[in-house]
Amino acid sequence: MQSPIRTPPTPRPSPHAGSAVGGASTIRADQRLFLTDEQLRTGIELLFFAYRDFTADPDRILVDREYGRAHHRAIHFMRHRPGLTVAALIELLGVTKQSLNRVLRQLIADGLVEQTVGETDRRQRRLHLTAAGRDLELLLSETQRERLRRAYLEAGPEAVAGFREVLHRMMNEGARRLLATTTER
Amino acid sequence: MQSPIRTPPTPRPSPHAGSAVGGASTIRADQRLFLTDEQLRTGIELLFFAYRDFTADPDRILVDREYGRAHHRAIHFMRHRPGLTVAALIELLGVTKQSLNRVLRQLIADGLVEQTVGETDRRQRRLHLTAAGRDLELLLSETQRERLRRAYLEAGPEAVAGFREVLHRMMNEGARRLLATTTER
DNA sequence: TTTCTATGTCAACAACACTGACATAAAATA
DNA sequence: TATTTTATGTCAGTGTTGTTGACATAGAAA
Repeated sequence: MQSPIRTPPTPRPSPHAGSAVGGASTIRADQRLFLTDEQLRTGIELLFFAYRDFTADPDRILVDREYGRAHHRAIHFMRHRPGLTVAALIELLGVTKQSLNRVLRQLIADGLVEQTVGETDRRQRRLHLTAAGRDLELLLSETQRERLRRAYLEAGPEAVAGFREVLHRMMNEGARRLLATTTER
Repeated sequence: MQSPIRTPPTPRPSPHAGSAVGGASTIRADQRLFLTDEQLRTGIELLFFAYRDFTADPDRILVDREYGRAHHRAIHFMRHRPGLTVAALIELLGVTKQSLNRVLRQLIADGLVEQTVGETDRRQRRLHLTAAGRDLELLLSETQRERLRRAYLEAGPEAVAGFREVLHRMMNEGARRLLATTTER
């Protein structure tokens, strides 16, 4: 667990960080400023624009192939959680099995995904990427990693920590749990 | 591609995240750790889950009415940039005029949006929310503001500054320009 | 043996994006 | 003034991705 109150670390050189220098009242004011409706509104818009551009890169690549964003998401999770079950993938993606199935059927038919029967429970189908599947996943995600890498590098480790912190706290409990089970944060 | 190195427990946003205590080599190592492929991957997933939950709140409200996310986006920008032209809204949303038009027609028919003829250029249609339109926008965005407010409050102003910083650097130049013209950051 | 679970599939439908084509009024320009 | 360009609206068709509902099968569990 984490303490809900962050200790203000060294002020990062950021266009948004207000100068915390001044009398006690100034500090008090600064502590509230980041919660104004105006700040929240620009936060909403930052999320909108950043996420849009972030997903646009792989989308462009997928246009040529006959795949879409749903395929990317599916193979993303298969890459990093090899052998996961269909049910687990459905939960991660937050879609119905019918919706996933359409995507999965294509990926299997095209030889990007393989299924193996569960060892203990033979009803389960465990999902794995083939070499071709991994290739495509890498190609797609590299565009996103590159964008993120650049942003991280420019913003610096302090900012990145805050970025992750806020995103983490934005998620629902369910998503946080899902992330925790497959990721050591 | 993927570095086989296991990322040691991520430099978690800890209270001492910024404390530059330690030898020079320690600092050097810390500076790189946040750029590992593993860190980038979890960043991608954080974005996915956070954005999904973030948009789910208004979506739930919209289900009852006969509107969708596209309507929310449109009235969001109309609320904060009253009088903007159709072309400007198209550019902000990044959709075609045909796509926007379908949404806009409904909103106007339902009395949530009004158009006025441009003063200098009478070809333009300037868009405004009616009182009812503002009501709906407030209802929808309040769920998002509330989520963001809580996350901001828990994470603290430093983290929020980093959050905004990284998002800002993730955007394309175009989006950054768009945001700048209508927002004093 | 009966029931539940994990998965797959068909069909229908809705939201939201796209392209392409065409129309109108008003501004801009030759 | 005549012509062209611009801002907007609209029709028609299409694709991706999501939904619900119904039904089937194999295997686990009771």
